[in-house]
Amino acid sequence: MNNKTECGCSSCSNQLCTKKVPIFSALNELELNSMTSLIEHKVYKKGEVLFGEGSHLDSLFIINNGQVKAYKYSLEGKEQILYIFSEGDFFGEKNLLRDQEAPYYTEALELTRACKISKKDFRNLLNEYPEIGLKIIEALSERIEGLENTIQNMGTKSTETRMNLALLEFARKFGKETKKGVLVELPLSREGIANYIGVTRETVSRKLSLLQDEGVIEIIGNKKILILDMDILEDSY
Amino acid sequence: MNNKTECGCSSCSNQLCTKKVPIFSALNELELNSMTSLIEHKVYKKGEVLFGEGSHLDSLFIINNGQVKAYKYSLEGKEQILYIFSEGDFFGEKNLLRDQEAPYYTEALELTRACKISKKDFRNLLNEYPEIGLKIIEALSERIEGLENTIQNMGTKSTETRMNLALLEFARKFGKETKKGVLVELPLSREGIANYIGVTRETVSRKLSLLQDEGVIEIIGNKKILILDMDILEDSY
DNA sequence: CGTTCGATTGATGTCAGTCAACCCGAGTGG
DNA sequence: CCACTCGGGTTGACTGACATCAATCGAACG
Repeated sequence: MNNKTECGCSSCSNQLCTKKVPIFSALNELELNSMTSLIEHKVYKKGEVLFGEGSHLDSLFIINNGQVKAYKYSLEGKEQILYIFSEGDFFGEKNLLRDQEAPYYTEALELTRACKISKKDFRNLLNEYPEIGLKIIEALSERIEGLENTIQNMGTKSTETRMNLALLEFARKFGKETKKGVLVELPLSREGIANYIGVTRETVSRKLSLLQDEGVIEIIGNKKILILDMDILEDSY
Repeated sequence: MNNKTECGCSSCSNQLCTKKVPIFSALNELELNSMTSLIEHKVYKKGEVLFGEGSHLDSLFIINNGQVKAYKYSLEGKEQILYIFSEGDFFGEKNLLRDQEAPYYTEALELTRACKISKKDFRNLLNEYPEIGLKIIEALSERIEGLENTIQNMGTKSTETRMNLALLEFARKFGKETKKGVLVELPLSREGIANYIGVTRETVSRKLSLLQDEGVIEIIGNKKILILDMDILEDSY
């Protein structure tokens, strides 16, 4: 039962990924079950690259549990993180219809279980259940909205503000309420945060120290942050 | 025949917008014609706002000809331009499925003719021709890719480079080949360009002057730029 | 216990923002 | 026809914030 490298337990693997994903919410239990045969389960270790930019992709990925960062490199070698995908998120959708190269790298930030559905199977599914198409349009629209906000933030907000917004995002996604405040398990290193908000790792260090001095957060080692005053972060909107 | 404020000529208005748009390319002539009754034609003067951020939207817009900028304001009042839509582009798609508020302002940059299809009609269309759904997914995927690139540029590239990329984009969309180089009719003022790439208007001025000094471009008044050396701009990728 | 990698802190340089003056062309009104 | 104004554009001086470079720290791990 404790097989960490391969998800052998068919009872869990069958249900989880399809049930967790909004895009399949149009399907009922029976239909979901009929899908399970199409799904290939994969486990990725921390640091493992799922696929690289420019590689040929022939399936849709759905995250069962764990975290994956999607990123690109500029010519000068600077990394820009575009997404932090977690449970229930999907990616690789650009290749569902057209044969295209992957537009970014994806790498597991921790032990991650993912489901893969081949492009061909997925297209059949789309034909059979057109509502899935609508769900995808909806999901893509939401993603677009997030990207539009990111662009606005990068274009008009100060680095302080972007730092705050990143913390806020992590708190929402990965934070746990405690008596003293919201405890956040950071998905990224300082350098990762830097590559996410488009500054250098030193700047991230300095801004975090500043926030600690101001009593807004408490830095606990390198991986955790306790947010004492969420309101101040929320003001960044 | 020369009515500039209202497109009265039904023979052109019927065909154009539906034929120009990739998302309807799945339909044949007959099907396109059956659509025309659903379409409302609108003309917007330069500077006119089609809809504002937060307003209730109940239709999809398709640009027949002209240009429209989509933008948001930050709390401090800074404008961030997200898109410059032109002939054949569509927007307002976020509201097709869910009732949502518009996520940005849209404003005509010049005299613009647009077609509107109501959410309800469009949904019926989607049911009748599911291939349109696939086309939309494709178009949204492309838009996502563009946004991802913009984010990478804003996060990792210098302002010089972003300036070059903006020029390149304008050249591709609005440029005309001439003997001396590519003549670009700028869709935006200096301030507009600034709000597009996330810098100040002074910086845009300086960078353009610099490019002129280097012999890469020739500034012709406020509205036109002649690009003498496309290769240098292309190097910005 | 030592090595290593990430994080922090400090000193310095650089580049874009800010503020301000000025320019220039298009309208406008006398 | 000219003077004036007004809006957008350009240019220059200054400032401040982030990048860069470099040294040090410190926790994790063999």
